[in-house]
Amino acid sequence: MFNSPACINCQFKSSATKFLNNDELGTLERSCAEIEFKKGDIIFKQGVLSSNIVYLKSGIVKFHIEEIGGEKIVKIAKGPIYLGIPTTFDEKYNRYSVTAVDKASACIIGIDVFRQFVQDNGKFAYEIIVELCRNEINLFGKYISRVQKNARGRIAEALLFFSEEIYNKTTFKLTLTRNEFGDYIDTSRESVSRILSEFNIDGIIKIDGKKIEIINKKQLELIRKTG
DNA sequence: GCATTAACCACAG
DNA sequence: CTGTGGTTAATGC
Repeated sequence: MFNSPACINCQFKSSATKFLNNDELGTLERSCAEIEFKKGDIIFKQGVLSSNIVYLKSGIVKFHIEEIGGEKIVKIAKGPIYLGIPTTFDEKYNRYSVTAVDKASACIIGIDVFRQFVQDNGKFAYEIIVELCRNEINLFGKYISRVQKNARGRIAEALLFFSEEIYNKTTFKLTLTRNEFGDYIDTSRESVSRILSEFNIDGIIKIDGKKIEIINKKQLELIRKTG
């Protein structure tokens, strides 16, 4: 399970890590462990002590929060991406969980080393800030769509997101259950089922179990906009 | 009022 | 875990 990674030769270097010099890469290498995750494995959990930054090299993950109203999926993302910056930098306990939705490979980095890079290496820090800014802007968009779009619009948006930003294909196998899909776009699993089969009947998408093919992208974009 | 939307419940593959 | 039907509550003409 554990590998000693060779950070210098890493194919998945983050835009920040590209600015580390060889000394710093050596430091990173000594503090870093690489771990493989299977679908469904928890990468880190809400409520437990956080002492590492996790860098997802490859794979797809969900960020989720357990609330009184149930489970909410706050974000779905694929590597390469940092997973734990907001919940590790200035928080004692994880404020959210991250779970692998598919096979994933991640490096666990000690917070002290990461913090040292941010303090000592301005270019590294700059890239981290850029990533955090992008995330915040994306969340603004998600928030708007959640409060002002109906369920059909949100499902259309999610399908386009999966196709364009996660799988980069028009046909993809969605590893989320219908229930998780509902948790993600803030609706019930029944509504997800119903709307997906409605899109299927209308010839906008083609469903074969977990496999989804986008047939009429234009129509889906229209529903995303007007829904 | 009437239509639309979506949640909740129940039941069946 | 999913899909579908019935029911109900809220919201907007």
